[in-house]
Amino acid sequence: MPKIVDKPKMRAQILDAAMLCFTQKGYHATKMADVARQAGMAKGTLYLYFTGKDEVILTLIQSYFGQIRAEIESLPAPHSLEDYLSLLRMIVSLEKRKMTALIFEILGPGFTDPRGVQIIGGFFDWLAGHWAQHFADLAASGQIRSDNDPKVLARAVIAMLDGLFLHLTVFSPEEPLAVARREAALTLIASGLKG
Amino acid sequence: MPKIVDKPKMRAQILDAAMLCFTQKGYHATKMADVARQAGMAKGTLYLYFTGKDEVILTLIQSYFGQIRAEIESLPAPHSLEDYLSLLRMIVSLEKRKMTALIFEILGPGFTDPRGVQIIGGFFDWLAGHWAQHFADLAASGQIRSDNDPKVLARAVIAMLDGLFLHLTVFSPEEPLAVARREAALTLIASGLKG
DNA sequence: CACTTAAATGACTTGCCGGTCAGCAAACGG
DNA sequence: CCGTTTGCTGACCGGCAAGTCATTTAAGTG
Repeated sequence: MPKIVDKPKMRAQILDAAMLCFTQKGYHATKMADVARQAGMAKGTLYLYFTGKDEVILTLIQSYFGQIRAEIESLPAPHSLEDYLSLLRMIVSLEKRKMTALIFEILGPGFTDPRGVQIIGGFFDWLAGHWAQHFADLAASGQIRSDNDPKVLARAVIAMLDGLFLHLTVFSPEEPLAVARREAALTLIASGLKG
Repeated sequence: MPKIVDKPKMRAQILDAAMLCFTQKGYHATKMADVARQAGMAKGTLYLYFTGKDEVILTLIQSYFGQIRAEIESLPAPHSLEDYLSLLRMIVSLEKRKMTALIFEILGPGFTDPRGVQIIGGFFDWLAGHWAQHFADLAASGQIRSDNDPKVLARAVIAMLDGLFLHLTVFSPEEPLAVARREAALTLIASGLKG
């Protein structure tokens, strides 16, 4: 009888458009009209698939962190410090910078919805536990220091990596300089882990 | 003849009120009416001392970073790695957390005025140069590794410290846990610097 | 092809907030 | 105590953007 559309596909299309807009201009600066134009539809249509701007961004970060988590989970556990470092290098791939700025906007006080912080905080909690396991294993085989609680150590490394992300993103240095800074930070972390 | 007021004092009063509001609720979420109420005056009065909300926040971060810079500049140059570490510990005093969240809002894409990023970026540039000098001296006396460009090393340490700030601020753990994480990060940095 | 009904549209409504300004208050001098 | 000048006030304005909904479009069906 009537017209029928693929709802999940429409949602995905809208999410893609929103991701593009948000990473380019930020969450607050992006208007729903921008997202609509980018997705090739009218503003009202967005509200047939999402209850509002909130749901769009929350869905986006949920799926983004879900993906990262799945990626990291699928990697084999590192058997040496070198293994772990190359894993880190992969994670700090410079490609992800765009999303990073958006995440800082969401973590900032301007984004009042606590669900955003919860999603991101939950990811970091999980990652800390995941890496703590790695650190415990590496410490047991004498590859890294064992004078620290692995969970606290993991948290420290995560926080430091995040700072690296932030600075690479916000002060966006040219490629060679960015690589040099990233390598310096990773070297520092590696030596730090060895103890 | 006419009424005369102490303009600098009024500006300071407004800045104090604004700082309180911004650090509590963030820049975007703070209305000029909030600042006025906090400062105990009418909204219109604010515009007799500042051209707008922009000037208020820019003045605030300028003076904030100016203060930090003066503080750091006044400290004696560290003569050992331990000296440097206690200096770091002082800087990462947990008191400063409130302002940190605000800074991330300003660095995020939601705050479009480039002057904010410029002020903060300028501060980090200066700090990198300042610490690079320290690192060069410590490397010369064999206290830390000398296989890295001191400036790049300084940048890495700054970025990592910033990440530490971010995580301590946003995910605000309880005091003892926060201290443990801070100490773990500093230990990591110390070992990393030794090489 | 006509008819039904889901889907799409975009002008409109609504609320918000930065910024303004006409009127009022207060301080000082003569 | 009045006149003058500066300072203060808060109701109002204008623009902006999220979200709505009456109307239009178009896909599927007999």
